[in-house]
Amino acid sequence: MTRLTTKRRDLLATMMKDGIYEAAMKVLDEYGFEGMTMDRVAEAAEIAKGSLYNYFQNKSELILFVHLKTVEPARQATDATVAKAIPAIEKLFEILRIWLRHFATHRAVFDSVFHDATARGLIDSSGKSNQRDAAMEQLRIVFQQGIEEGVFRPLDPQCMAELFFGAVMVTFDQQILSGETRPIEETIDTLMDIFLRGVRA
Amino acid sequence: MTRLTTKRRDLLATMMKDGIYEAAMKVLDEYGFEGMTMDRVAEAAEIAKGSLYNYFQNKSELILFVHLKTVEPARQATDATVAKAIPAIEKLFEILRIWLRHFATHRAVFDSVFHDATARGLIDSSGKSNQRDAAMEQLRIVFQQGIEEGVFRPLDPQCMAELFFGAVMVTFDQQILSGETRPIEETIDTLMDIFLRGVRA
Amino acid sequence: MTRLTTKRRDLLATMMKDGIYEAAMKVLDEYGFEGMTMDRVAEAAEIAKGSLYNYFQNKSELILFVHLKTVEPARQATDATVAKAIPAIEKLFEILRIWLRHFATHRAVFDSVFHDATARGLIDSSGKSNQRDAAMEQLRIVFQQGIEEGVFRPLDPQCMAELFFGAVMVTFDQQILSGETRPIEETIDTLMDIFLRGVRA
Amino acid sequence: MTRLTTKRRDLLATMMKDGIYEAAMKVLDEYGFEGMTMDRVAEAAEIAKGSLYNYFQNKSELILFVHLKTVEPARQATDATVAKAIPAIEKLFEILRIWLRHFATHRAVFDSVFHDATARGLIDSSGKSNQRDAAMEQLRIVFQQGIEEGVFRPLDPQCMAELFFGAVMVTFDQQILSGETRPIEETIDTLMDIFLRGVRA
DNA sequence: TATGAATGAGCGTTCATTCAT
DNA sequence: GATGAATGAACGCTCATTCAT
Repeated sequence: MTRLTTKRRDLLATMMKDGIYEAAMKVLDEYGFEGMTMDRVAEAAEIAKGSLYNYFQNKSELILFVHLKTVEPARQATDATVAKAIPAIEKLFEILRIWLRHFATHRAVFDSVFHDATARGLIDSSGKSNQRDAAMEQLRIVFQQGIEEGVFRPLDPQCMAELFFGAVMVTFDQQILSGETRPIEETIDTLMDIFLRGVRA
Repeated sequence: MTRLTTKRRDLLATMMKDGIYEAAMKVLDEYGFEGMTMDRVAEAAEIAKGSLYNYFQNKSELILFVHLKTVEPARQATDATVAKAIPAIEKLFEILRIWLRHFATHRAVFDSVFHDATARGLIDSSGKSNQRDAAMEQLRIVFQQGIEEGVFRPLDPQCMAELFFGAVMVTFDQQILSGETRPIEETIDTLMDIFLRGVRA
Repeated sequence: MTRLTTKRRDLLATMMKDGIYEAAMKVLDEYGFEGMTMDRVAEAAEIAKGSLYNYFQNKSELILFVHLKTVEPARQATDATVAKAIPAIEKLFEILRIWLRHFATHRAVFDSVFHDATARGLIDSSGKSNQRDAAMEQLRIVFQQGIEEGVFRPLDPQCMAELFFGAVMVTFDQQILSGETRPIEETIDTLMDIFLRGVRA
Repeated sequence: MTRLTTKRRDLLATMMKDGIYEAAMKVLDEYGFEGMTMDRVAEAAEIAKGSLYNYFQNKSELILFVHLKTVEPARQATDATVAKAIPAIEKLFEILRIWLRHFATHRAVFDSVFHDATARGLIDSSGKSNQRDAAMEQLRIVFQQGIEEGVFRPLDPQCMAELFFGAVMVTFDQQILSGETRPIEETIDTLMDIFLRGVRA
C-alpha cells in the first residue's frame, strides 16, 4: 500500500506543481519578474498562498522550478539536435530556430533567466548547473564538431560559443525591445551569414 | 562673498554626491541592483538615510546619477574614438578596449545598465537616451564607415552592431562569471578575429 | 461546506473589522484625526500593522469605513425621521435628539467628519456623497415641509438648513470644549426656541 | 547703548516676524494647513530654514503667531464695534460684515482656526485665550446689551452667541465649499432675518 | 493536506529640529 | 544672527513566510 499511495502522492504533487507552474508563467507574463509575488501566483493557481509552500520550500525554489521547466524543453531539443548525425552548420541553424522560437513564446521567463541579476543569482547559487552554461556547453560541442569536420577554423570553441550565444541574445532582445519583428528565418540567415563569413569584405 | 560661498557649497555638494556615489557602487557590488536600498547606501556612505534626500530627490535620481557617472566616461571615450580619423577596424579595436576596461572596473553597474529590467525601465523612462541605444548607434556609425571604406561587406549596419554588441557583452560576462581573467588584449584579438573573418574555415 | 466556511470567514472578517474599528475610534479619541496612524491603530487593535492591510486596502479605506460605520446610524435614523408622517417641527426635535446623542458618543469622528480638511477631502473624493451634504439635504426637506405646512415662513430652505446645522454644530462643540454638559433636552429646547421664534423681543 | 540697540533689535525681529508671517500666509493659501512645512515657509520668506527658529521656538509658535496676527484685526474691529454707542442689532450687522470680509480674504487661516483639529489643539493648549472664545465673549456682550435694550428676548446670552456664531460659520463655509458667492450683504440680511425673527410663520 | 489570516522586517519618503560654521 | 546640511523618528505600505485550524 505504501508504495502505491506514495506513487499517487507523487503524481498528485507533480500535477499541482504543474498547475502552479502555469500560474507562475501567467503572472510572469503579466507582471514581469519583479511583479511575481507569491500572492499573485497563488491567486492565478487558484489555491491558497500557504499551499504554495507545500510544494516549494520557498520562493526561490518556485522560481528555480519555473526556470527549469521552461528552459528544459529548449535544452532537450538542443541536446537532440546536438546528438544528430548532421553537419555542425546545420545544427547551428536548428539550434537557432529552437532558441528563437522558445524565446519568442516565453519572453518574460527567458528574460529573467538570462538577464535579471536576482534570478541569475538564485540559479547560479542553486546546485543545478546553470542553464546558460548548459547552452554554452552544447554550442561548444557543435563548434568542436565543426572544427573536426574542417568546416570551422581551429579556434577556441569556448570563444566561438560565447560569441555566438551573445550575438543571438542581443539580436533577439533588440528586436523585442524595438517592437520590430523580422521573420525568424531572416534573422537566422543574417546571423549565420555574419557569424560564418565575418563582416570583412 | 555670495559667489564664493555658493561655489564652495556646490563643491561640497558635489563631494557629497561623489561620496554617495561611491557608497552606492559599494552596495551595488555587494548586493546587486535589487539589494541597493536607500538604507544600505546611507549606511555605506556613513550618513543618515534622510541626508540622501538632500542630494537626490528620490531613489530614481540616485540610480540615474550612478548610471550616468559610471557609464558616461565610457560613452565619451567611445564618442571620441568614433570621431577620430582612423579606419573603422581600428576604431572597433579601440572601442573594445574602452568597454572591456570599464566593464571590468564597474561590473555591477554595467550589469544593471544592460541587464536588469527595473534599471533599464528607469533609465529608458528618463529623458536621456538609453545607454545601450547610444552604444548601438555609435557602433552603427563605425560599421557604416567600414562599409564605405570597402573593408566591410555591405550588410545591415544595425545587424552588425547588434551582433558585435552581444558578442562583447556575453564574452565579458562569461569571463567574470567563471572567474577566469584572460588578458584583455587576447580577448579582443579573438573577438575581432572571429567577427571579421567568421568562423568558417 | 464551501458556503458555510465562506459564511464563517465573512463573519470573522466582520468581527476583525469591528475590532479594528474600535481600535481606530480609541486612537481617534486619544490622538485626533492627525494622530491616527496605522501603527497606533494596529497597536490599539493588538494586531500587527501588516494585518490591517488584510482588511483594508489602505488607510483611506479604513478611514472611510470608520466614518461610515459611525455616521451611518445617525443618517439612517434621520432618514427614518424625515420619512415619518409628523409635523416638520416635531421632526426637527427628533433630528436634534438623534444628532446630539450621536455626537456625544463619537465626538472625535464627528469632529473629523465635519471639520478636518483632510478627512473631508477624503470623504468627498470617495464616491459616497458627503455626510454633511446628506444632513443638509435632509434638513432642507424638513424645512420645505414646514413651509408647505404653513408653519415656517417661506424662506430659502437651503439657508434655513445651513443656519440650523451650524447652530447645532457649534452649540454642541462648545459644550464639549467647555466640558460643560447641560442636559440634552434643555439644549434642544433652547435651540429650537431661538430658531423658531428668533431672538427679537 | 544697550537700550538703543535692544530697541533696534526688537524692531528688526518684529520686521522679520512680519516677513515670515507673510510667507506663511502665502504657503497656507497655496498648500493649506497640512502643506505648511517649515521648508516652504522659509523658502517663501527667502530666509534659511534654520533662521525660522531664531524667531519662533518651534512650528507651533509660528502657527500661533500666524493665527493671532490674522485674527487680531478682526478681533479689534469687533471690539471697536462692540464698544460703540449704537444699538445691539446694528452691532450685529457690523460684526457680521467684519467677519465675512475677513473670512473671505484669509480663507485658509480662518479655516484652520475654526476647523483643523491640530490647529485648534495647538491654539487651545496655548495660554492665550482662544480666538473663538474671544469672539463668543464679544457676541455675548452684544446680546446682553440687546436684552437690556429690550430688543432681544431675555434668553441665555451664551446660547444666543453660540447659535449665532455657528450659523455664521456654516453659512459661510457652505458658500465657499459650493463655490457659490452670494453678495455679502444679501447673506447678512438673510442671516439676520432668520436670527431675529425665527423661521416660524 | 489545504487554508488564508497573522506576522514583522523592510521599503522609500517626509519633515521638524539641531548645530557647526 | 544667519545658514542649510545632517539628523532620525515616523509615516504608509509590501510581501515572503508561518501556523493554527
